[in-house]
Amino acid sequence: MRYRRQDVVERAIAVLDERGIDGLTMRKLAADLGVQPGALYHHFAGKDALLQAVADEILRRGRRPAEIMAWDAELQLLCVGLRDAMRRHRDGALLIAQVHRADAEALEQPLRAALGRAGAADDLARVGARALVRFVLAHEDDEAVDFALGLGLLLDGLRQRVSPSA
Amino acid sequence: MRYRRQDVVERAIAVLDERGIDGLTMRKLAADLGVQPGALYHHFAGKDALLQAVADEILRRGRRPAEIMAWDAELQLLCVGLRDAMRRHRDGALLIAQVHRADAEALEQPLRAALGRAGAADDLARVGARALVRFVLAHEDDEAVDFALGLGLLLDGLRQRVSPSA
DNA sequence: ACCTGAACACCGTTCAAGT
DNA sequence: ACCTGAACACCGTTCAAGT
Repeated sequence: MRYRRQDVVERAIAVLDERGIDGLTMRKLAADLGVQPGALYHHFAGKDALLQAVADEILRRGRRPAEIMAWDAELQLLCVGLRDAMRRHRDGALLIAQVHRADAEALEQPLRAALGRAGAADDLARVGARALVRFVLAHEDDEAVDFALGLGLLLDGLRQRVSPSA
Repeated sequence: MRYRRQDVVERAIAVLDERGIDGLTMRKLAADLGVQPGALYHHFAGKDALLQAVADEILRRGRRPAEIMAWDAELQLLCVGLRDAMRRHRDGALLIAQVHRADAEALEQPLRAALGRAGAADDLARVGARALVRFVLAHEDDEAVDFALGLGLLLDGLRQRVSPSA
């Protein structure tokens, strides 16, 4: 049988949901596809590249259209959207965090842009975006109310520095 | 030759610093000690228990005596102390974060206690302590100035909620 | 009590050879 | 182009047997 790259990614997500990130091995995925382990290396350079593609697909599915709103509401919505995308899959945050270590830019860019539009200095926008993304990654398993409270701490800090005269 | 538990832990830290967390395997550690891999299981139930002991030792070495100071300065000092303890070893934050997932209480307790003494409600103390610890774990590799700025965001948020009339 | 020797059940990755 | 078959170089863990 023949498999396209996208088929492999989708099967990998299914395996992830069934077995968790430790159970998502090249060999298990190959067996799941009815193929030899070595065959996967025709579609992906290695396991890292496969996980990157899986993370991209999970995030792509969670993406929402941009809306016009206040910058702090926009940041909150981006964070909640990221959280929701991760929580749709077993060990989602573990996977995204792993991939995020290799490519932080993709996740942080929209938040940094929003902070920039709000008038934050470059340093603040960069550090703030990073702190928000890592907060979301680190608090996947928290209760929604705790997540909102913790996120509020960061957003309050940002509000104080972006518009001190509020 | 005979090894005490503590000898194994210290050798493990040396291996960690040399090879990083992926290079700290039971087999490499055993070879480093001049012993068969199976021998390690007389000292530790498994790799998790070994890593737990390594993390405990790293944190123990970084512990400082308590001082009497303002609650926000105390939080900052605890966070910087944790950061410094981690940064003394290769992949320190990765190791501590891994162990922290199994036992969050040990790391968060001192921060939660400080927030409690400052008058924070239980929920705020719990969520605040957790956010601070995870911030430190997630920002090990950041520049000191970025770390301070990001930490300041959280501390500002906490100040606003702990003593709103400041 | 502590360690050896040897095995068991896994990994990711490579690559000649087939189709 | 895509996959098989088979190997290579690793893992963590277990356990009878030795001392």
